[in-house]
Amino acid sequence: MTVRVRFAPSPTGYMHVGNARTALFNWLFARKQDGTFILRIEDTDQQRHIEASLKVITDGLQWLGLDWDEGPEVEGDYGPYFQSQRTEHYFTHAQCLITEGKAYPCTCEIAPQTEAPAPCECRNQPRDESFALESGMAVRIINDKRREHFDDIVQGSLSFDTEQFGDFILVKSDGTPTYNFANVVDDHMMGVTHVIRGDDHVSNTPRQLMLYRAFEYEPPSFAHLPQILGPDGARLSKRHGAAALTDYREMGFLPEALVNYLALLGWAPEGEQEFLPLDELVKQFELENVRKSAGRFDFDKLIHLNSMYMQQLPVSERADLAKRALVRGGVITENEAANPKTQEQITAVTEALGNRFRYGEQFFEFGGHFFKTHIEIPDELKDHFESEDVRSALYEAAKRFEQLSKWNESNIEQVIRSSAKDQGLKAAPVIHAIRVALSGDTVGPSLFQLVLLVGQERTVQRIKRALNRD
RNA sequence: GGCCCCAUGGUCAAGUGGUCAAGACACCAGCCUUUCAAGCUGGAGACCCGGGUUCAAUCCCCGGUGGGGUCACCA
Repeated sequence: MTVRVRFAPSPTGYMHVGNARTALFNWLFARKQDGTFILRIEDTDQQRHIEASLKVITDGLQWLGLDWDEGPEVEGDYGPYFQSQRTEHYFTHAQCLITEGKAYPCTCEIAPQTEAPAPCECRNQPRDESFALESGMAVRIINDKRREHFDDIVQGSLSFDTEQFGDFILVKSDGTPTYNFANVVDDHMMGVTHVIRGDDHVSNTPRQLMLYRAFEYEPPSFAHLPQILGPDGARLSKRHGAAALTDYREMGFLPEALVNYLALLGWAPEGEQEFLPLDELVKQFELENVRKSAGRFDFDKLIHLNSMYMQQLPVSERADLAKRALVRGGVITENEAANPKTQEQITAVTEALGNRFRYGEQFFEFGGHFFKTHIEIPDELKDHFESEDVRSALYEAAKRFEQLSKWNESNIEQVIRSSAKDQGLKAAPVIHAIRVALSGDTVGPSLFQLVLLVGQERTVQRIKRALNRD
C-alpha cells in the first residue's frame, strides 16, 4: 500500500513554525516512502479572508520548498481539498451513523463548557431508514464507553477511557461538522495512511478512533510530533521568540537553513553530520527516530546553520538579503535600493563582510554604517582618540588620504602604516582608531577594505570629525 | 482539578543492564590576525529525586517532584 499523508492547516492568516515543522515531517515521510503528500484546508469554521489565509499557507510551503501532490492549485483525485466544499460528505456520513443507531440528532441546549456532554432524551428516540437530517439539529455520537488504545509511531502505546468524552458533537446545529468528525471522514475518503501531526492532538485521537470504529473503517497509523517551545521553555509565540514563519523570512533567514534546523528539532539523524539539506533529509528521515519530548527553539543554532548555508550562496544572493534588510530597517529607501550604484556598494560591502554576515538582519550590525550619512561613536570607544601620538597619526593619515590620487587598498594600507610609523607608533592603535572613526565600532572587515569602501571623501571627513569631537 | 504524556550538560541531541556517557550550538582559553568572524587546538559542563529488582542501574519497576498537552456546537 502506498503511503498517503496530509498536512491539514486551518486558514488562520499565519503559519506557526510548529505547523511548518509538521508540514516538513509529513513531506519528508512522504518523499522518503515514495508516497503522496496532500494539502487539505480545514476551513469549516473561519470563512473570512480565506483567500489571503490560503496564500499564507501555500507561500509558506513553497518558500520552504515543500511541494504537495494533491490539494489546492494542483487538485487530485480525492478532492475537493477544502472542507468547506465537502459538506455533502459530512452530511451523508452523519445520516448513515444515525440510521445505523450509532449517532443521534439532538436539539437540546447543551450548556457550554460542561465536562463530558451527557446523553439527553434525544438519544433514545427511535429512527428508521426514512429519517432525514434537518438543519437546526446537532448530531451526537452514541458513546458506548470503552477503552481506546493505539500504538503511536512516536509516542508509543497510548490508551484512553472514552467515558470522559461523553456523547460529543459530530455535526453542529448549523450543519457544519466538528473537527474530529470532518477529520475522520476526510482522512478516510482521501485514503490517508499516516496521520502525522502535533502532539496537541493526542487526546483527539481516541475520539477519532471511536468514529473509525463506528464507521467500521480501518484507522490510519498515528504519529504525534513533540511541541516546539520558545527559548525560555514557554510556548513559542511572538513574545517568546517569533512564532510565524514569515517572521523568520523577514529576519533574513534562508528557508534551507530553517528547514534543516526544524528537522533537527525533535529528530536526529543516525550519523553526526547535522548540515543536511532537504534532499539529504529525505534520505535520512525516519519517523521512528522522532523524540517524544518537546524541544526549545535555539536561535543561535539556527543562526549557525544559516551561516553555513549563506556561505554556499553567491554574493549576489547574499547582497540581496542585505538589501532587503537595509530597506526593511529604513536605512535606505526602495528607490535607493534600486539604484545600481547602491547595489554595487551593497555587493562590495557584502563581499568584504564575508562570513561575518550570518543572516539578513545582521547586516545592520556590521554593514549599516556604510549606508548612513552620520555615524555615532559610542562614548566608551572615545578613548581610542585620547593619545596625542595617535591623534597626530590620524591627522596625518587624513591629510595623506585627502591627497591620494589612487584610492586602492594598497595605497590605503601604505598611508596608514607610514602615518603610524612617522609618529613612532605601531600600526595597531592607529588602525583601531580609524576603524572606530569610520564605523563607530571595533569589529568588522579588514580595515583597509573598510576604508576603501567608505570612500575617500567620507573617510577624511569621518576621521576629522572623530578628532574634533572629543 | 480529571485524563494523557515527557524528563541525559545552558540549548538541541546520541546511547547502553557493566562505556573515560557521543556529537552539534552556545561558553572559556590558546594559536592565527589590524579588530571581529571563520579556521585549528585545548577546556569546563549532564543521566530530576527517593525507593526497589540485580553481582551491577542513567537504562527495568514503583512512588515523588518538575514540565507539557488536553478537557467546546474551535481547529
